[in-house]
Amino acid sequence: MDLSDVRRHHLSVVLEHLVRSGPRSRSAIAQETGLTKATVSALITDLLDRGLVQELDTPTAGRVGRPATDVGAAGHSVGALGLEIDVDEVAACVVDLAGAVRTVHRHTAGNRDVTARTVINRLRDVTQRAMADAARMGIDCIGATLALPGLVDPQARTLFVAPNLHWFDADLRSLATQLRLPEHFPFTMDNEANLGALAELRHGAGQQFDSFVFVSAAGGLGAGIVLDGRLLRGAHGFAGELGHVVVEPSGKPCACGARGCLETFLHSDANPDELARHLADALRTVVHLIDPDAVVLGGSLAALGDEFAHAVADHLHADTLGARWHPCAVRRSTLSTDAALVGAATAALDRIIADPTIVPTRAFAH
Amino acid sequence: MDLSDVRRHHLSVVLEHLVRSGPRSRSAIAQETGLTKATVSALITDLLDRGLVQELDTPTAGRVGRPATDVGAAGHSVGALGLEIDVDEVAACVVDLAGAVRTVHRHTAGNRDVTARTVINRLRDVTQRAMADAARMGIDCIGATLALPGLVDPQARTLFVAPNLHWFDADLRSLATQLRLPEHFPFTMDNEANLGALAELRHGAGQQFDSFVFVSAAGGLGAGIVLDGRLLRGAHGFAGELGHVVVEPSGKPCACGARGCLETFLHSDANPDELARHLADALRTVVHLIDPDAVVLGGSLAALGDEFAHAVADHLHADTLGARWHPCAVRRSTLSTDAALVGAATAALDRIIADPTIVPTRAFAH
DNA sequence: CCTCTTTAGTTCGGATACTGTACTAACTCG
DNA sequence: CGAGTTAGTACAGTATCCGAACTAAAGAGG
Repeated sequence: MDLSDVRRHHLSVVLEHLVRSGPRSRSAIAQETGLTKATVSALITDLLDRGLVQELDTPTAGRVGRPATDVGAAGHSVGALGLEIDVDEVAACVVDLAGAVRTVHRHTAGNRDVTARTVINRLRDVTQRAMADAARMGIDCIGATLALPGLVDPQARTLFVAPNLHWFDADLRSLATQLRLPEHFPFTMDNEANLGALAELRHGAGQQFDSFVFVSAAGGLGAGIVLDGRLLRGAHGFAGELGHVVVEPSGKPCACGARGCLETFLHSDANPDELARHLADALRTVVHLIDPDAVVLGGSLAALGDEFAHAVADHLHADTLGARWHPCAVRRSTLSTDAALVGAATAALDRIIADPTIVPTRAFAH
Repeated sequence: MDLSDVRRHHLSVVLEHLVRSGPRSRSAIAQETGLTKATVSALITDLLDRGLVQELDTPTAGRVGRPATDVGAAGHSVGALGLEIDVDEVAACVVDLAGAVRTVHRHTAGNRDVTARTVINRLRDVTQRAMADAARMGIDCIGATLALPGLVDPQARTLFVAPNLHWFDADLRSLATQLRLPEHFPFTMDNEANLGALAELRHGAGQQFDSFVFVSAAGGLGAGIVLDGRLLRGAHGFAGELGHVVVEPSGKPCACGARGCLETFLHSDANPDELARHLADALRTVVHLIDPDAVVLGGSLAALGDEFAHAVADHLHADTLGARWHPCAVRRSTLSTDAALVGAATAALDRIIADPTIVPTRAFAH
């Protein structure tokens, strides 16, 4: 750490503040971040040079004193690609820095019984279309993230297993090229539930809860765990496999080898009441181990309605040790089924927010 | 964050490096931390002024060049108190900054069927004796942490429930006074399993694993979860309640209200083979949710021998999803049963390492 | 319409902490 | 005893932050 790291950190703090809390004046930023007005001015000048923030027409509110000029994250000019491969569709979207989803392209078709090459070609097509849209709208895309329904190693770019996709030990290092992304384009991948949780953190329950578990039922059953505003990925990125928590040791055998995994109770003709009970059993374990503020039900579980959520909450609170003092809230996700897709783009955007200096300055002598 | 925070951070980095990696020369520190020699010299001078490090007699190794003067953490002069209340004993210890346990005092007696006041008086006595020892040895104690067998809120200084101690909703805000600790003495408290995990992180498995789950069987059954070298406490400090993971839904009722909790299978006449199977069932869930590198068996589970650990590992790996790529290691703790006690002192010491500037400078004009 | 007050934002001097280079210190080797 | 090597210090240069003083732009009030 040296002086430039301090600068980097402060740029990140200011940009994050603008992205999360919306446009405001330099003066307000100074107050809210604890930095001085002078420093904030310098930081904003820097961010303006990088095209990450912009001055806005601020309505003169008729208040005493010199009117402020609000600055806001440059939503219109910077964005990221979110990609997704799911059991029955592939999709690509562009989300801008202000958090708006600017374009979505999908190709709905079963991906289970075709070759990986076919699926990748489908993904390439929607990706190309999304990038063309971005170019047309003047959005500078600074990275892409791919959501996958399985165990992923983001570092090695390997998909270990995606049971519902029938993919095993897939080496995805050449994927960026196959998708025809630009050379050296920042490209990462992650588990679909993790990215769904990230979307929830930025655009949903995250506004209310600091620590929560996002349960994603799309094909399989996964969970993304957010603790203190940070995603818990585990030592190897395998965390959150809620579907394979055993709730009935004498139950039906699961594809994973064990018996009575929660996932074996999740099928189209499942009795909601019974599912609520089994889900609550699995969540009770999660609460005992992780102690989150809330559980957010996503995917097809959100569609089961508030009644289902209440049933889960009741079962959950009944026998949970800490429920008397801090009962864990159970909510339905307010995001659409695109949570993972949007979360993927969000993950890519987070890289800029964490370090705005990766975007080059376009200052020129005057 | 400003310039002085940079300084604080670097002081912390250097001190932590010395504590964890042992004494070494300024030059070596510079290389290993990436700081320049000049900066390290300045930082060491500062730490010397605070009495946190000391220059050592370095054996001239007969190597070419000017011989180095090693500096090391001032183990002999700075330390912290670790306190513990358990079902059948209270204890106090002093651990110095170098990690050595300098004194331990215990009072073994059942704490379950006596008043809280009696227990606190017992703890006060061992605390006073430990502090007297510290004074005699010239150790400046900079704080204390208390390990408790139950759900603790460290901020509010409340013990919500300690089932095995029969304590409920105990307000411990006046405890520092009752123990006759000095006025404004930094005093915190935490769950016994969490602190055991901290001890394991600093003095045991932590050297080998970045993320692990420490299973503590002492009275009840708890777990301390370490992820990326940091303790996972949960949103309310309730994380790690491994004892109340349900492994047999139709099993015996547990004090917590549920049936077939892991803890109900842990009694003196338990069949080790059966216990291994149930423990592995619970740990499989932990691995699926948290994805640690290893599980460390502590307390009475460590005493069951390597055979038991192997049995747990075999059961665990059988049906765990990610085991094929990253099997979770199962180890016995190498620490004594004092893990939580030592961990408590370690937690207090960590405060200095995190911010060495809390110790005043004793520089004087010359 | 002019002055006072209020709030926004900039400029500038002072303090601080880091870096890199040049230096001094202390030892071994031949 | 000098050349070579490594440890540690001194010092100038640079970047950043802060605080105070300043300029800018509006409303309030006579």
